[in-house]
Amino acid sequence: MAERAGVSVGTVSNVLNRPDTVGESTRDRVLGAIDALGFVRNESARQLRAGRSRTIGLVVLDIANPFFTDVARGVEEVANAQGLSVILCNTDDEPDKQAAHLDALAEQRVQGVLITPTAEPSPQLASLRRRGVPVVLVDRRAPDAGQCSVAVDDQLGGRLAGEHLLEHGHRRIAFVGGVSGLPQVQERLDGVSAAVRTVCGSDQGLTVIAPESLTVAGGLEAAARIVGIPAARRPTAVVCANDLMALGVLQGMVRHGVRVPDDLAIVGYDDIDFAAAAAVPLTSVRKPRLELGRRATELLLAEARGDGHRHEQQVFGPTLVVRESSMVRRDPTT
Amino acid sequence: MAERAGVSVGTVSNVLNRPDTVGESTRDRVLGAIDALGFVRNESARQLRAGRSRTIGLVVLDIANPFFTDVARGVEEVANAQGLSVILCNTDDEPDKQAAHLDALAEQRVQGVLITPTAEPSPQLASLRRRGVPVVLVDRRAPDAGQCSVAVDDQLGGRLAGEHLLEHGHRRIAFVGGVSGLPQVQERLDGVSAAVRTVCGSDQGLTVIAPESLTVAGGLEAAARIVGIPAARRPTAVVCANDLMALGVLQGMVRHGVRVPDDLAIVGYDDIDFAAAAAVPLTSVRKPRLELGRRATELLLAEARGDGHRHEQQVFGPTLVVRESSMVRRDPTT
DNA sequence: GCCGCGAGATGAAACGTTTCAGAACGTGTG
DNA sequence: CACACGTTCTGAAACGTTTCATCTCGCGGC
Repeated sequence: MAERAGVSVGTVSNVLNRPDTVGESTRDRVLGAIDALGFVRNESARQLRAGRSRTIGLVVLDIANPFFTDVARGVEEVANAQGLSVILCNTDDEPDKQAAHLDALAEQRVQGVLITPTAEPSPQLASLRRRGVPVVLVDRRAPDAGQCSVAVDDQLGGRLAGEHLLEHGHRRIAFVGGVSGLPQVQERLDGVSAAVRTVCGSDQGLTVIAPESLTVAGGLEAAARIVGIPAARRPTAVVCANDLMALGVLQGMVRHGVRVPDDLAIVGYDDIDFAAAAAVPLTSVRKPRLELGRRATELLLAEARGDGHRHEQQVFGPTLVVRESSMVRRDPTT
Repeated sequence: MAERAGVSVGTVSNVLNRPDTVGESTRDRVLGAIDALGFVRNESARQLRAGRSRTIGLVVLDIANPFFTDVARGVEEVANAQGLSVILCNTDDEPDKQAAHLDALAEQRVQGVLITPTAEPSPQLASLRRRGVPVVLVDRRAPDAGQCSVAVDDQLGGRLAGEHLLEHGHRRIAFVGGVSGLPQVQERLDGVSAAVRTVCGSDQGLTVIAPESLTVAGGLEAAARIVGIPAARRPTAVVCANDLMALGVLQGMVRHGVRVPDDLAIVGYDDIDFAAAAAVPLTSVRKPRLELGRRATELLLAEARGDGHRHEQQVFGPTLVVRESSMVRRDPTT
């Protein structure tokens, strides 16, 4: 940098980082030069010297899913407060994209990575951990005690949804979602299944529908299949593995002239903002989305700081938010 | 890096960047060492040496708005194909957040910035341009020929929405959105207004409602205000400045027992996926969201490359997608 | 045997910061 | 006056890469 302030580079650095250690007149002179020249500190050089960057990576399954954008808000809030930037990476649940993003994050020497991993195990992720980069799993329980995770008790969430429908007299229930083999989805199904078995003795009344993707389109696909079931055996209620699919199912039902909730009750999962905004407001299992992001980031930063950090698997409790889409009482015998 | 391959650092660099210039046996030895040691190239050092990073910044008004996540997908697609990473920044339409993000991007020496700026002019943005960083405006027309922009003809979009409603017999129309003073919003209003004036001679029949924010909550607020208007003067149709608000209005109407589209027709803007998925599918003005992101990135990269780049203000044409929320014909005399 | 040539490898400079040992200087103390 | 001390600033090293001029070596041609 042009030392137009007539001062050494070390002093400039001090002005920027430890202003109190430099004399007042020098400081003013340097600050003056800085904005006369439009000087902007070079972050690459800082990072090189420091050995790590001032960024963290956030890797999500689907940036178009409002659940993840809300998590991202929580993450950004905490990270920005510490002067860190967030690099947001979208994988679309494709292992290749995830691998590419993780490689890029490793090269950038991020302070840590928050990730909702794809179903398949990732060598890149393992290698990150091996080289000591903090990794926190988001919306997914850590398989071992060797790392932090922030999740929601999805089994409980599934059970809440199931019990709610059972209490309202439903005895034929469909669970929508599952193909991708994500643990989150499986646990939700387990919860519903447990509830059904408790009340009915068996889970005969539970149908599982696994559309191609966990999106609105997947929900539409599921709706078509449900409508195809003969009325006598058709479920009277569905639990969806996320709200996107629930909205798809809802839309599909409207198209087919099936009334919601009268002919079919629907319960979603995540309680994204659009769930309440749907024209038939959606009953959904709420997860503390912002809080999930915030807490994950706190754990990540604690681990990055290092001082005696102990891994923590935090589990939040979901709550059921009842809205119109499930507000109907049925006679269990029909 | 540990020269366990018994070779100079320059050679390692060549193996990584110009493999053909190095002897086969040496290359194998180096590659072997690389993965024996788990070597990962340090991006900061690369960037420092190169004088710029391999990233671009994308700065959006509201990450929770699916319109922007779709744009982001388009951006990522093009950027990743060139080996560039995207840093996604959310401003919530707050100038301070935007300023902080732009400062961070400048320090990171991004190759360029894609931005949908807040309403107020930003000194940080001006300074970026002054120091030669390419900036492309997204979803907003450049005020002068000095920079690239990728936008949609919002005046036309507004007119399409207005004409559609007028053709269906609506004569009292409300426009929802506006407080933030965003040019995009203003142009949409202008379009609606022009259509109304053409048909009715004046825009007396047009009411403007400006909620606090351009979100679902803002739509709910607008709905409450509309319902408060005495039935004789109440609009029979609304055009919303974006789909988020349209969904809010829809939800508010359902709550108040107002039928859509029978009592109130609704037209949204952006045509986000949720618009079609709403239980009363939303008529909306479609913008080519992915294409907007892609094209903006192409322009940015062309400018960054430099070779005789000429600034370009690209304008896409919007199209009206008619769905149920406006499918009703009214007698203009009532 | 000498020269030139090309392929392949080397070594050092440069990028812009931070850090730290120490220089310079003024001031108070014995 | 000599000395210690504190404050303020300097200078140089170090971070890990890329780049480029240069060196080495083997080989073919004369």
